[in-house]
Amino acid sequence: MNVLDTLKSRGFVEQTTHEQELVDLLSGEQVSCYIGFDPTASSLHVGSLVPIMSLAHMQRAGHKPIALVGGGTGLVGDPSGKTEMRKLLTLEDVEQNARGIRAQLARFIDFDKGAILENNADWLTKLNYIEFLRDFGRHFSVNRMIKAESYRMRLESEEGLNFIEFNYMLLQAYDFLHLFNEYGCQLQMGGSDQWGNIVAGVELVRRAKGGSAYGITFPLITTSAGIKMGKTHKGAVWLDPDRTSPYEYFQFWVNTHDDDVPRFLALFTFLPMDQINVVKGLDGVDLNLAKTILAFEATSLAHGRDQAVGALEASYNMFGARDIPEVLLPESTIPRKGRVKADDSVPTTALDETRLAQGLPAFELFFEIGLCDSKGAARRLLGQGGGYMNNQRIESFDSKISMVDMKNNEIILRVGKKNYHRLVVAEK
RNA sequence: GGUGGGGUUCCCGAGUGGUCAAAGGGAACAGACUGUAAAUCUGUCGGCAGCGCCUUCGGAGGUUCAAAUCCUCCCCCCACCA
Repeated sequence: MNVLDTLKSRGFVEQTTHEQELVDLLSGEQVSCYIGFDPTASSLHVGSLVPIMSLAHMQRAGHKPIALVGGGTGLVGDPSGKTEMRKLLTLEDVEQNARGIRAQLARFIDFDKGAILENNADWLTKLNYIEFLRDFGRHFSVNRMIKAESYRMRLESEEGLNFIEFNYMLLQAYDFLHLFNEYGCQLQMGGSDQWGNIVAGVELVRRAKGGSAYGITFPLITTSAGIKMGKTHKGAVWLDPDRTSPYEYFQFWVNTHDDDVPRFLALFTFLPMDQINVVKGLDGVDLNLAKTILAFEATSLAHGRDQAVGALEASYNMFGARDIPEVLLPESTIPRKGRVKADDSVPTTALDETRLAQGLPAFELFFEIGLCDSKGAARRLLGQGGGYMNNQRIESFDSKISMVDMKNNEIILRVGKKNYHRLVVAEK
């Protein structure tokens, strides 16, 4: 099976250039392909998972993935899909962020087996303006550029578009050309908002070098609720375990909308499609089991299997354990027995025994451990009956919580139905 | 550079001297219903151990008993013109 077919069947492909040629190319020998990643943070988040997974599929199919950190383009700012200009990064930021990004990508693609990480700051910052204009500027038609969706949006917006951003397309096209020259890279992939930029690169390679180059875009992954995927009330869901713990990461996936489960299994796990298709017929509690597998697989990929098992068992501990039938997505290595483990991967705070002995008003405690944003918010929450201790509703906002409430050396606090926090006594 | 229009609480967006912590919508959170789902209904949604106080309406000053609202200067954005 051709990788393109694999990607298509899993829902990765929105659009391609030169489809038939591309199929032929990918069916033949090893192809280098690249995707750009924004170094706007030291961690990637689940929003980048589609590109990451597609690179992983490429490598599994024997091709050569190149992850391009946009250190140079990050200095400029991509207007695509944004309604306002983004803040510019410094070179130091970018370099630091690139290190974090590489470490995360390494869980999905193998840099020891041919995958490559590049930073376009290495060549873009060396460009000479006049030479660049003369050699490459002439290949770009402004008439065409302003018709690109990505620019048109901004041209029509209140904010407008400034020249630095207008140049973005040329720089990204130049990246493609550079990678074509360096590695014979013939394929760029990216989000659908990158279509214009990708096509520009494809055309530049063709015009400047007479080479054959191709592009694939991914659909924008939204949840069935219609919002961009990967956001929670706490903000982005990060791949960095220090920002989003494996437990929280696991929980994020467990909370997938019903209608998204098969689609997300296809995109975010490597489980075979024939097994995933079975999930389409499930609903209710059975579907929740599939969500558990989705969460387990996704967490395994991002954080390793041990972490995934820990998150799974901690979740069982909080929400109740269930056995998962062997026939459901049999390829998954999820433990099928619903074991429970009192695991510290649930967010935990250690408090001094003396303080706990005196007893702390519930609303202060909820604020202190971060379950609420302010004491006022905690009062409101508790007043509305949204706070629980050891699974019992806390009736009054200033109920004292103290050592007496310890069960098995811990107190479990909860906000709403699923936001747990564990309290233990600090070790001396 | 000129002229005009703007910058409001997470976002959009009302508000042109007191009744404004600021309409409305969205997002978000909680409750009920559930399957750790969705939809729906209800409540909450600046900070404070709350019927009071404090901090918010681009920034700094000023007028006034009283300013998001008026005046001055500054910063930023947009449109048209050059």
